Amino acid sequence: MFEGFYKYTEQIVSFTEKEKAIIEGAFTFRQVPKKFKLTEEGKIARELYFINKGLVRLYYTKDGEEITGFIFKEHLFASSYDSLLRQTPSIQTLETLEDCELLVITAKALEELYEAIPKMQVLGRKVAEQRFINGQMILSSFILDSPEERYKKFVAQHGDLLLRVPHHIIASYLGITPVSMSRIRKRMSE
Amino acid sequence: MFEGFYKYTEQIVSFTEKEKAIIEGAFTFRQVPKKFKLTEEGKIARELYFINKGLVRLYYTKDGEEITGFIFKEHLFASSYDSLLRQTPSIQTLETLEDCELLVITAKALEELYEAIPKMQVLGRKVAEQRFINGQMILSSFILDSPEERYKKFVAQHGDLLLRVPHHIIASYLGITPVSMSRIRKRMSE
DNA sequence: TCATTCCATTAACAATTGTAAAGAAAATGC
DNA sequence: GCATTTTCTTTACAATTGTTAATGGAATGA
Repeated sequence: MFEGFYKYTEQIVSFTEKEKAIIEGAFTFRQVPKKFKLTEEGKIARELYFINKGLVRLYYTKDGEEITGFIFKEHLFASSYDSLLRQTPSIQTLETLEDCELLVITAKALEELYEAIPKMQVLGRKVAEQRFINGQMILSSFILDSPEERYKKFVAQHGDLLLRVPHHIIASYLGITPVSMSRIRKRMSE
Repeated sequence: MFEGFYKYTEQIVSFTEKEKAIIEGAFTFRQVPKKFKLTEEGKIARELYFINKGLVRLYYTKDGEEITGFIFKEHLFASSYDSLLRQTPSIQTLETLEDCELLVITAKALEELYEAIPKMQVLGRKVAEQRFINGQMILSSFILDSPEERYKKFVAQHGDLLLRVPHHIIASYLGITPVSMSRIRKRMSE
């Protein structure tokens, strides 16, 4: 249950058996079906999710359209992060793309974990930094790359998601319409 | 010299006179002319800058073109943040847009300040959060808004910069060409 | 197993932005 | 004060993407 979690955190900090016991007590295991909203727009995010299995996406809505901001794979922490940080209503929705197996912790329990285990501060900071860096990479790609270049990079880094995620969701994540993405794919296969 | 700094930090934490003395000893005051590169692409960012006066921009280069990622005004902390966090070579350049008056602290001195004054952890975390949130706002605008909408929002939030920053730099920050921005400005004034 | 829904591609036309160049005004530097 | 450089707008044409609709195949659910 915590194998994936420790495989990930071991790269950052090592926990003793005692610390692991405390950590495991702070999380709950949850199986969630696809298309389930973990955090809704307009509501405050109160939980953080470690993905053992499945996919989760973060999206915005505008004029009735859903526009994907991020897709979280296994072994990532998923959340509507700014809402979690500030405890303000989220402008995003966090929703499962597949049936998921998650390790869930509340914001409150996380604070208590920070108090109880100082090493958690390091892990928390690393997770936050990674989150910032992910956002910077996406933003710089929007700034620097054409839609076709964004698609190419996506394929290079997350090609497996083409098989798991509907293309219209990937298109919205790349900032283009499904029609445009289809044209790009056709151009690239010629 | 530190008035602006404390005006900003007082919203987050209050420092005692003793703490202020330590803080002031960790920073240096620097006057920097416009078009000066504070951090260069390919180099590691080793300093953080509080802007007392002036403007600083963060930009990327691609195919010989400079594309602006952020513009820092007075009373903000400027840096090539991911390079500073990870101590890896930056993919961005940090450069002054006007003659500036900066309070400068090195990454090393900042770490020491964190050790010496626990309240600095809170400030540091808040600054990091604000940085993440800024990035999210820009990214979500790229995702959700057309170039015209981005221009409108920019004017609403930073209209003063239209007088201080060359329009071609603002255009690149908004992800469009100067010609397109000129067309948008014309359309909006009709 | 079949009806319904969802997904992906394609076509036609519209809209917006990019590119290149020109010209005028403002800013800069000697 | 003047020459040079930079900035900004405009124009003409090109390119890419958006929009709408249609079609066929895959997935889903009863």
